[in-house]
Amino acid sequence: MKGISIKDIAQEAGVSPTTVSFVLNGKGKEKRISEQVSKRILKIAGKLKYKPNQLARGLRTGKTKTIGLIVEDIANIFFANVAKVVEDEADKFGYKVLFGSTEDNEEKAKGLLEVLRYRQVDGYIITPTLNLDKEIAALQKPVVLMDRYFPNIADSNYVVVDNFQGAYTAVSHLVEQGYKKIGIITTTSAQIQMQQRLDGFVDALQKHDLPAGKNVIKRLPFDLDRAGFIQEITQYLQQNKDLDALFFATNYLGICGIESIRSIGLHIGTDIGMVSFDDHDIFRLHSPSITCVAQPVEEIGRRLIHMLIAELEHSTEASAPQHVVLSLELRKRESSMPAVHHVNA
Amino acid sequence: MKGISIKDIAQEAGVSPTTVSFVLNGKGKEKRISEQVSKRILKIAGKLKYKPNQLARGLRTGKTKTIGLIVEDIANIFFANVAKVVEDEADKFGYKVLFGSTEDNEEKAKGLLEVLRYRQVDGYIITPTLNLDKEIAALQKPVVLMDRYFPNIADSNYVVVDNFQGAYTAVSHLVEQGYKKIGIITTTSAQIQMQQRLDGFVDALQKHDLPAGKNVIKRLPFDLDRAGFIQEITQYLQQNKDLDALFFATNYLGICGIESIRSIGLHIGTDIGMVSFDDHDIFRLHSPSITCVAQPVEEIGRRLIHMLIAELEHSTEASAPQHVVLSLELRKRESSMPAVHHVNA
DNA sequence: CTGAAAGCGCTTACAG
DNA sequence: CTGAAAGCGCTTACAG
Repeated sequence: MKGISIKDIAQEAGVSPTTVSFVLNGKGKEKRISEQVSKRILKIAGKLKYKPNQLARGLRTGKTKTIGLIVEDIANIFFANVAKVVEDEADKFGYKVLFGSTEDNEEKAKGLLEVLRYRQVDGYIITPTLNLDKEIAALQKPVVLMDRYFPNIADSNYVVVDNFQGAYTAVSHLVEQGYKKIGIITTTSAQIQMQQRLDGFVDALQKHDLPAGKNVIKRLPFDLDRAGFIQEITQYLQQNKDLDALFFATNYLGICGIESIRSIGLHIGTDIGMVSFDDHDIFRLHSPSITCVAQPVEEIGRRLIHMLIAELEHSTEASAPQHVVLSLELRKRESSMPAVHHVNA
Repeated sequence: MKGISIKDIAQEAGVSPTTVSFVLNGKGKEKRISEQVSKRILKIAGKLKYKPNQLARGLRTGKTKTIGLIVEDIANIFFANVAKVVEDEADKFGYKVLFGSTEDNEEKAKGLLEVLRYRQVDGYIITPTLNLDKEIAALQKPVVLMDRYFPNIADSNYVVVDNFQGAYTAVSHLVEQGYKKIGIITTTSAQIQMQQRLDGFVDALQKHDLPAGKNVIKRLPFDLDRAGFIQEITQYLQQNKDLDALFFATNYLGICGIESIRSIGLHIGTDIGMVSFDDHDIFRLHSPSITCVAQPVEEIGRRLIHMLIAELEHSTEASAPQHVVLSLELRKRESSMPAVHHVNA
């Protein structure tokens, strides 16, 4: 059960634990340990398969080489993909990832933060919920926000996408395809990323002199379940038969939207155009395939970890807050092609 | 930066760190600390927002309250869902989860195991790769395997599904629906779960006196990429035009299969029946929807964590190895209905 | 009823 | 060139 420690090596090598520690931490040269002793220690450590106890090291140095990753929902494909990249990249720098899902629930998020804090993680990557700003500010360790941020807090690091541009691009695309009465399905969430998507939608309509009034905007409570979303969207569609296209503010809404549209017998693309924010396997494979503005998942993950590591490795002077805003990519598919009649597989 | 410690509380309360530790660990009564002192300590701890340093505690007690979760791929929806449940359930017992993806690569898996080991995790939930048995046996801590196990190693705990039954059910369903020439698309993986799915397939055909020869079995290298799978499946279909139904041994293969079938202009369900192992959002939403045998994801996650916690909490005597084999549920959808012509949305 | 002391396994300033 | 010692923040056997 008990692992082998630095003492065991010291004993076998006939030197002190200090010397062993120096050699094993690559400070042999610097501390001018003789070649001979160094080699002997390394050999014994290898033979004994010595693995330093990270707990002891962490207690002493204050560094655990662990980062806390807080996402909205690890079972959501977007967050799962980001988590994968974060894990991979963190590994390259010798960091491990402790994760948790908030379900966008403030209390869950606060609990998570507390647990990670007293586990002494070195830094955090956080998808914040509403009203989490104070808790995050109190963290005393490097933090990088993702997916959303607090617009009124100047000094936070974040990696987000250009939600406004994404929505604007999506809606402009629908306009160019000839759709004229475009609605948005979004949530009541007051969070910045949702607000920006709505702004992008409205702005695109106005730029193209299309109606952007109240009745083309449908906000759903974000805590509905799948059936609830489908029901609400279906109802909205039935009450607004003049709509000829819809922009869905999240892929989750888009997926529910597919079911809603289908349930009332409309054909996507021909009867009603559709673009969703955020890609999903379903959108690519669906017949007809669904146009979307896709988030650069790989790059988001990479940027997050690199930004955090940079903070971690030279956190001596507080560097200026880093902001990365990535563009989304329009992926044109059949759901926004009114002219093309789709052949079913 | 420095957190507040037991010493700070001791000082403010005018008692020793020992007393503080006793009280904070709920051993006040047992150690017969006076009510008065206990209350004072608790009040001060609350005021100072004391959080025990888990590193120090772990170093002393040997317990980190952390479990290592090794999956094949956290970005795969099945594993992401299991991870979510594991995280949630672990949390209820005060455990946090450190995770990693193997990509089914032996070397990556070994690296992961090593890292988790020297981070002193209390126990492991592992989706093993091939040849990982020795490393796992050497772990010295409770382990529960998932998704697959080592048939030649008797004393391991695991939670798996009944792969044979699942495949058997899927194929029998196709037979009952009237399909007569059924093929399987699987991988060359030698792992137990894939072997059992193939066995279930063959057995079902034989029971129904249908041909189960070589040419209804297509094994693909499991390290192909998406395009490679699609190409291989397409080719196989073109060379075996007499097939009237396919059983896909994983949802990933099934998804590629949809694209392959579509690419050669066949209609799923009517031209060629289809059932996949393991559900996926795409299968539910696809037109036509895809029949599958679904894994009980929630229950898998719950069982895993409960089995591990049970080992953890009374690991004094080595209890008998626990084996849980869960059944899969046949979800009948349009892809296995030859008679019903599907109306496209 | 309470406390001094040892020890978990490291790292590092200090001394020689 | 090398080592003794302190200390990170806890827990717990032991003593009184």
